[in-house]
Amino acid sequence: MPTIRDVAERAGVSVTTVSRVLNNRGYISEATRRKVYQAMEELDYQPNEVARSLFRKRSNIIGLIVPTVAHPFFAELTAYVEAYAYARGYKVLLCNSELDASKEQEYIWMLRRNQVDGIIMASHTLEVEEYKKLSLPVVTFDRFISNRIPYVTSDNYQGGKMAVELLLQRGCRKIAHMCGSLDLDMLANQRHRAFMDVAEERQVPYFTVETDINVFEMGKYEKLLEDLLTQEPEIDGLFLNSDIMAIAAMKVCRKLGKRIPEDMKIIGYDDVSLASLVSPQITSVRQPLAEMSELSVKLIEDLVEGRRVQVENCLPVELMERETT
Amino acid sequence: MPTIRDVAERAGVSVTTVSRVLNNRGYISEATRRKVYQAMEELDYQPNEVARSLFRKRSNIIGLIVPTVAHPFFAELTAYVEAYAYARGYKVLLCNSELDASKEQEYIWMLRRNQVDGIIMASHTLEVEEYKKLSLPVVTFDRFISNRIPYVTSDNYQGGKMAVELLLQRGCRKIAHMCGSLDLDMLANQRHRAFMDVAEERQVPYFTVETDINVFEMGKYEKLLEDLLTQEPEIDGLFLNSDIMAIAAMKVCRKLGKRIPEDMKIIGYDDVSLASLVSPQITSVRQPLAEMSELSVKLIEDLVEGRRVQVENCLPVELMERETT
DNA sequence: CAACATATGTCAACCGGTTAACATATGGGG
DNA sequence: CCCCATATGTTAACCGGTTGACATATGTTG
Repeated sequence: MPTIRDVAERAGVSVTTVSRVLNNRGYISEATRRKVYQAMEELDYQPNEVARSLFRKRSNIIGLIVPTVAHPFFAELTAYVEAYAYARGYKVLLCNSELDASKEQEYIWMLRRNQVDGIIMASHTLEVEEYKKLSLPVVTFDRFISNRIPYVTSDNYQGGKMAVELLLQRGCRKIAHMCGSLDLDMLANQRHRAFMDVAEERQVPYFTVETDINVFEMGKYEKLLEDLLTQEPEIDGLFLNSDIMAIAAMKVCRKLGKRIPEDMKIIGYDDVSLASLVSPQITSVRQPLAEMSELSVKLIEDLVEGRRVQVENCLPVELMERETT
Repeated sequence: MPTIRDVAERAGVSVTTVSRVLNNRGYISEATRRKVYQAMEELDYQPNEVARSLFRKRSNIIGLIVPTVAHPFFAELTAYVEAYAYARGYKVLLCNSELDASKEQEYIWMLRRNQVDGIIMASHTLEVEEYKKLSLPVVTFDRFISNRIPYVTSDNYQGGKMAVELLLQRGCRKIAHMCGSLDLDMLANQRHRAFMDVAEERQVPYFTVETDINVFEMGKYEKLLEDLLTQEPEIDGLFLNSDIMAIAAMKVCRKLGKRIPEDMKIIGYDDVSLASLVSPQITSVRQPLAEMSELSVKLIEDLVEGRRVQVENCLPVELMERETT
């Protein structure tokens, strides 16, 4: 690999001059600039970003921690984050926590050792305290840590509300909500809050199915739902906390001979592309993932630049009614 | 951020000694080791990996270039690559080429500037020549570049053969294959080779639908398939090059009132988790993604370590028969 | 002609580690 | 008592850029 010294020698100028060209600072004549660029070309030179990062104390790398990129929601999130990061000159170091606290912790340490400029946390397996300790810029996704750590979220309460109201409007008399663990104080729990509020207000009997501490296992979802629907065969409306869960629900209904949407209305969450791919297309509450991702990257950048940022960043959701309601 | 000097001072030893502890080299007494570790703990010290990378000329970062991680196949691939990389002490820098040649090229340059140890290329928008020029370790996914660049693939010919044979065995009389552009010399094209070979051998009429240069657009798939099936209503068997395409096919069939599998047999490819999630569950040719990913990481590692590696790494595929055939 | 903008060079320090070379000290084994 | 393994320190160079301080030279302008 050629170094800046090789370039300087080849172009017949000093190292300082090459650095000046590279960084566009100080006075440089067109002629010299051309000579330098030509030398770089000839040597196929590319500046060593590791050396630059060391000096600048800036790596232009963002660490992204997700539970697993194999999950469609996080895959889409990751794709968006990557796109915006790229557009702003950042690179993305991808970390899948696999919902394993120790892996997540190790990843956090690793990211710090590697001097990433900031971390976008979309996996939350650790105690809130652990996140508070972090000394580098962090933006969380859908979780409040402290009012020193900005977070990006969408209007979960409104999303839950719209979902239940749609179910009721479509005539459901007995409904259920399936969600992740409610022990963790995730913002997504507001969906359940809304679900209960509306159900109670309208005096509609309701059930809650809490999955274990964040599992993404299809089999588990199906089992839980099948148990629920056999025990409570009168349930005619399901609100699921993800589209994947909604697909599980559709499968179970098919198995139990319940027609969708005639016998059972189903509404998912996130509106991943999958939701409109399957048949019937899933009614879902859409989170503005693109905007949320863009905002996360922007927040990291603002933090790095030392700009003041808003702690709460809540974007609106949208109900996408399709064929399952 | 504390430095190694701060640690040395606090522990009352020299920088060299701290470095010795950190890297486990030379003689170190237990007492000193403890003192050093304690100082690190107290200072919350973590070695700066950027500085280390600079000196070692090793970043322990692998660049992964995929068309887009939002596509389930690449999302799963990415998840596996990440897991194996993590297990072996590597980090993953994620790059989505979005099938844009210039973005892919820029990413390659970026990865080089950032001194990644190697690149796993699962996106192939550039000319073969461009890849040959790369001076750093590269492993490609499903594409042959030259016999200096190892590649990981699965038995595409066999996969195509099994797919068509299953269709015929299930009684199809007129079949079609939908695939990406056949102009690029992708190894996946062997599936089409096999498709034609078998169809001709058995004298079954067949059709080919080539999508444009690698699009991942659902709408496009549906349009192409709908056109085909309205023009050739007698087609009763479809072999699709991905499970996403298979889902598009199912949608079109539903629209045209063709029952699956009675009126139309469908077989996808990859066996992403989606394939067994939707209803009816998709019959698909399974690529051993986990093994392929593991192998890719291992190959990069071997190349980095200067070990000899095999150029062709072809793993077996498996037919997963489900409900669409 | 003085003053200043433009253009380039030299030199050295710095970013935060790593390492080789060499010095020094201690304690145990033969 | 000598030799050697063990343990630690000192010093300096190095990885590949960046930057500030300062020197120098040329050309332009009022």
